[in-house]
Amino acid sequence: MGQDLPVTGYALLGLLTFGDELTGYELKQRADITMRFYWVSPAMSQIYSELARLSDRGLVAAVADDSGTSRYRITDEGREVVREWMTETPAGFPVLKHPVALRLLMGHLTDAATTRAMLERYVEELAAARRDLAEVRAGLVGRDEPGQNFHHPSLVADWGLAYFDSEARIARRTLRRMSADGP
Amino acid sequence: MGQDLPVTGYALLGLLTFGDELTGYELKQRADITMRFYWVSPAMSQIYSELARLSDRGLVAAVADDSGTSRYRITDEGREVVREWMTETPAGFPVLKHPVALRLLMGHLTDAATTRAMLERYVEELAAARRDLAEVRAGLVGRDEPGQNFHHPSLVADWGLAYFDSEARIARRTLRRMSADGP
DNA sequence: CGACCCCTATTCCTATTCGGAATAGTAGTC
DNA sequence: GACTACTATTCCGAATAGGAATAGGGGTCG
Repeated sequence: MGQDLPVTGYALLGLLTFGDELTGYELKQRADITMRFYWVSPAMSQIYSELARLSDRGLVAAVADDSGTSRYRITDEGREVVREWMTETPAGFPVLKHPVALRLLMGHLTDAATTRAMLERYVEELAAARRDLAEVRAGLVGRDEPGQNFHHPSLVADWGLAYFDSEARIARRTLRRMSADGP
Repeated sequence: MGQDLPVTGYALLGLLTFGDELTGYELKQRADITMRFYWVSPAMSQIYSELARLSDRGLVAAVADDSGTSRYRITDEGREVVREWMTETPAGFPVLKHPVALRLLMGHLTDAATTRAMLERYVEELAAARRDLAEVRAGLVGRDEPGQNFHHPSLVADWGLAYFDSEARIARRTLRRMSADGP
């Protein structure tokens, strides 16, 4: 069994497997744009402390440019460690923190109008998130066929789009049920 | 604006608003059984440190029984703080850590059979989680009509069931797409 | 009745995560 | 040259995670 990393370490390695050499700042941006739909984007401090650990273990290599900026690339060992993690350990079940569902649970503490307003707002937020992800998905076109670099990211993006559609349907159904309930 | 609590504090208060007086251990059990489908169940240590904070702020009251065990009940102020949190602050968007999607993203690092096996396992795990939640849902029947105590929990449980169904569909679709792609 | 096992109850421990803010430098625009 | 925004990294304290450790009690079995 390879060495243990927090999952976020594997996630950052994963982002680097697409070939780019990135600064910590760019990694954070990349995570904010693409990964945040299915894995919480790590905090800035975590990115840098994780890069330090990955570098210490030889899983990434830092390359300094002329101005002293460090860019990171994954090493062959890093790639192997991710591959091993994927083949030797179970993925595990998704972990969700759903504040809308949490507040819906406690709906008995407020009037129904407050809860309906929250659901309506959530539907809007879902639409906005879906637009963002659709834009990311559109950026993959042309390199998303099987065997191409972005094939798997396109499967993940399609998953996210379908998830947003499903959530919107469920939220609207819940709104309808609440409206049928009376005031 | 009321005082600030971590969301888990509100979540624990929320569990207590259903009327029971619970020990920390029972709260953890309750969270493990009912809340874990839409909010990660807090760690044991976190339950107790959170209860201490809620107690310090007068949001819960500890009642010791004969054997020295402490049970907690929400206070009127605690109920008011939750109500205010729900009406005065936005819910926010769900936060997801989806290890299956994360590994799917990195599918280019392993053979397709590994990724398909992970998706198949996830479908099984979804079915098991759905069975668990269906059981919780069944336990609400009889007290889940509008105006009744478990109405909102039943809406949340229905949401979770629909979410699991949707995830299973998406996972199966992804499996089909991968099979159509070749070996 | 004692041994054993499991459950209940709470504290303890370390590592990770969070959420940027703070700090510093650079590039582009006006 | 001033200003703004971006890039790059470190810093900080709090929250979360994940139980394990510790201790006590109840139920079952021989």
